[in-house]
Amino acid sequence: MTKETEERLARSWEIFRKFLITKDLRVTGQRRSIFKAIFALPDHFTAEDLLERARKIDETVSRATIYRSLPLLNESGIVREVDVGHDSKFYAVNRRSENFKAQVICVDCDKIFEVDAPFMEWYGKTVSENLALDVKSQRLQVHAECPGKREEKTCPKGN
Amino acid sequence: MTKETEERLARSWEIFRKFLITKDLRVTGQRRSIFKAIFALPDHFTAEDLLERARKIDETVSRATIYRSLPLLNESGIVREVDVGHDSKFYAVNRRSENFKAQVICVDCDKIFEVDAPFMEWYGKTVSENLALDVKSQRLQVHAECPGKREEKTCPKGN
DNA sequence: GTGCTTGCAAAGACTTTGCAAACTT
DNA sequence: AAGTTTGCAAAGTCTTTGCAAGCAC
Repeated sequence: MTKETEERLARSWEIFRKFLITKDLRVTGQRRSIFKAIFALPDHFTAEDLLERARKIDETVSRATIYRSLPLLNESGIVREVDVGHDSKFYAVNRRSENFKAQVICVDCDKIFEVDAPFMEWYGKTVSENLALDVKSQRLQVHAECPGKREEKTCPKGN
Repeated sequence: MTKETEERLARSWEIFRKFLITKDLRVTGQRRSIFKAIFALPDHFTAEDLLERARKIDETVSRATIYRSLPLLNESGIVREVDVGHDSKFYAVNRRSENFKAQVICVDCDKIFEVDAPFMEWYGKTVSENLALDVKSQRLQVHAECPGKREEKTCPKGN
């Protein structure tokens, strides 16, 4: 683990810890283990992925605690939900100062790629102004197929 | 029911009927009843809504048949899925020659409003060109709150 | 008659929850 | 000590599926 990664992790943990304290919640071992596990996972993961990884760190972590923790991690901004509609929800680490991201979901290999969609900020404003609504969140998803790649099961960004 | 509505319904039914025949599927009473029920429902409905309505037309319609019919109705273009991520899927009648629609989901009352988002066509093309992907579908959803309306539980477009 | 369809109830996938024991503060 | 959190297993929600009887063609 690089020094930068370590520092980022420490900063994130500090954020989550304070979030818990502010909400009068306890800083437990399981919450800490789940937090750590997130940063050892690939970009997008499910509750089940997280359970599996967290148990490698602390075998007492249960599925229930994973499901009880994910809303907290989301609320605190550590992760963000990426709901692609089918099956279970995905989660991703929420990197600070990120532009708005759209998800490109490959119908061949089911992988999720995140691409910048800066115009969504403008779109949010447009909705706010025209409909007099207070925009809370937006999502933009594109389901696409890699032409000619279906047979080989290879994807543009390399599997 | 106006004459135009009746005609539209007849045209849609013809489309669905031909779809079934082409696929070597049977034109059954239940499928017909489910088809009819769709047009007696509000803009957005769930499988359960459809079951309830269809049973008023034909009490032999079962939940299983609803779930087995919805993919056919979607494939044939009669309805389109509107997946808002939480709970169950919604469906909407797919009116011909519609522009691309974004969904504005009110966090106060959970209602779904569809608004034109013509620029999404351009966005799809951009993705196709830049990433060399064949775009199959897109969705754009905005979760928003009506400021000051929370207490009254009233929403911008009435109810 | 052949083969798709149906309703039923059971199974499935994913998530939530009640409870008593264990832990944080 | 007080009040939160935990794991477990059971319950819940939405959807799918196996099966034998029934229907469309």
